[in-house]
Amino acid sequence: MAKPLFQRPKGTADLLPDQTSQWQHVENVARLLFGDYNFKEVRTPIFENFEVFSRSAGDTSDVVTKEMYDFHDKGDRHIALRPEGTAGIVRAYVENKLYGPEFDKPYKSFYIGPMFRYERPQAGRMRQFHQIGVEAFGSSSPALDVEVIAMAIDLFQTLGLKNLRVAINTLGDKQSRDDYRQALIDYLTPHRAELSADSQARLEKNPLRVLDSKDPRDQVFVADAPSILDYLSEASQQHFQKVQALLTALNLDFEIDPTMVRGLDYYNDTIFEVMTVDEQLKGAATIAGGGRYSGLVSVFGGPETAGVGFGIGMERLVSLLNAQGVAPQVDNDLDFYVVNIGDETDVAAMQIVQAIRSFGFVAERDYLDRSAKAQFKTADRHNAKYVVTVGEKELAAHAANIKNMATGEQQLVKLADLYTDLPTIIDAQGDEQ
RNA sequence: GCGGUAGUGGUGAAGUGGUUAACACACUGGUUUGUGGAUCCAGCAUGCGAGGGUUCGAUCCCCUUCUACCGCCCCA
Repeated sequence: MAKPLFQRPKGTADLLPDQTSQWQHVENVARLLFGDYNFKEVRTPIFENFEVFSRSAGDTSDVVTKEMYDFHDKGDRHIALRPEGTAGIVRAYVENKLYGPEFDKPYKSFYIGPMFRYERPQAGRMRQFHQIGVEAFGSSSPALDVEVIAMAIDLFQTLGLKNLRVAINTLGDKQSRDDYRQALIDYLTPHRAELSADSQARLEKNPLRVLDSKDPRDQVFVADAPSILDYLSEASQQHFQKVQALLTALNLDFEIDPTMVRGLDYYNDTIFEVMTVDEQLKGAATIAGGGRYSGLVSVFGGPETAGVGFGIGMERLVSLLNAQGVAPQVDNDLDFYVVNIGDETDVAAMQIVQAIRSFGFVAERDYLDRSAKAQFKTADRHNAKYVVTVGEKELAAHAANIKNMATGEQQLVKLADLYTDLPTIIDAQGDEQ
């Protein structure tokens, strides 16, 4: 028995037809729906200059410090496979001067494609994974936050998902965040020694992350920690209020989670996540996450420009679709199967399948010189509606047998007629039933 | 990066330190010469993730390694 010479790289997957049909379904629905919201697709490179990601995500973020899939190319350029979609889109936005007056504001874009993070694969987590994401630039209106959130929910509902939880929070503007950060440090520092080792480190680098800790030792303190909501500037507070009012006006259910933090450092003001409450998938419960980022465009050298967006994890979304039993049924059925008997009929069989396909039917034939019985079995296994049989006899008569597999009825049809009138012929056969 | 569990044919799997590695599904062929189901018959792993070692002998014991799954961290 031959062993495979190669296996796929760790944390990658081969998507076979059963899966690709599901993925295509999700992608098609997303493209259609985002189109309704007037978002347009943008495709950026799968790899970028390392700094594109390190600058945007934040030097202390896990994504940059330990999950970057990076390397030096033959020109000694430091390259990284994109770990998320926003940075590349922002880079493209600036590089292509999409902030220019000739473009609509907000500039609304979406993307679909692979992302890469170098980490241990586990449930809902791959080294190469895929995201559907959207980004909108040039407006700080809360209405745009809400439109983006609503669009994500709309997509999930259109796909048939249920039992989703939408959590929102605000990180405030720069001033709010700095104030809160200090308050948090003041609050946690006296308890420093009692925190988990991880959180002690977080306290130094990024105290907000402590809020996100699942360690019971930390959660004791998180429960009574000061809330970001009490440190919001007037503007941030109003923004957040407006977001809530608009969500409510759209009848969208949401809850405020003041301890929610995002993994990338560039967020401010509104952030949100869409999670499943499904117990089985709790290791990968978050299927979408996003929010506002106001400083990013200028980090990339563009004008001060507001941005808002989200990313959806394809793998998680598809597995949730399957878990909830709402993944589309794959149709592998054939319309026609062409059975041919004897070497002489090979050419005719080829011409017949091609003719059938030209009418738009799904048609298959045998390529292995198998017996008529075996060919019929295959036709049956694929639920072929009709079987066209050509043997020596039919060939001599310039004809072929068309058998309706449901009724078992069979009729001899001139090839000339089959080539020109196949749909009429089978319609007529249907009428006779 | 750390921890846990596992790795037998196309699939699901049973199994033992010692002649031919169960069983089932799938697949292929046959069951009177060119027609689908069912039945019945036959075929289908010189090999038990890989590499070492122990042993007279290892799929079963030991070591290493790879991979998968799950958890931590973090996230989509």
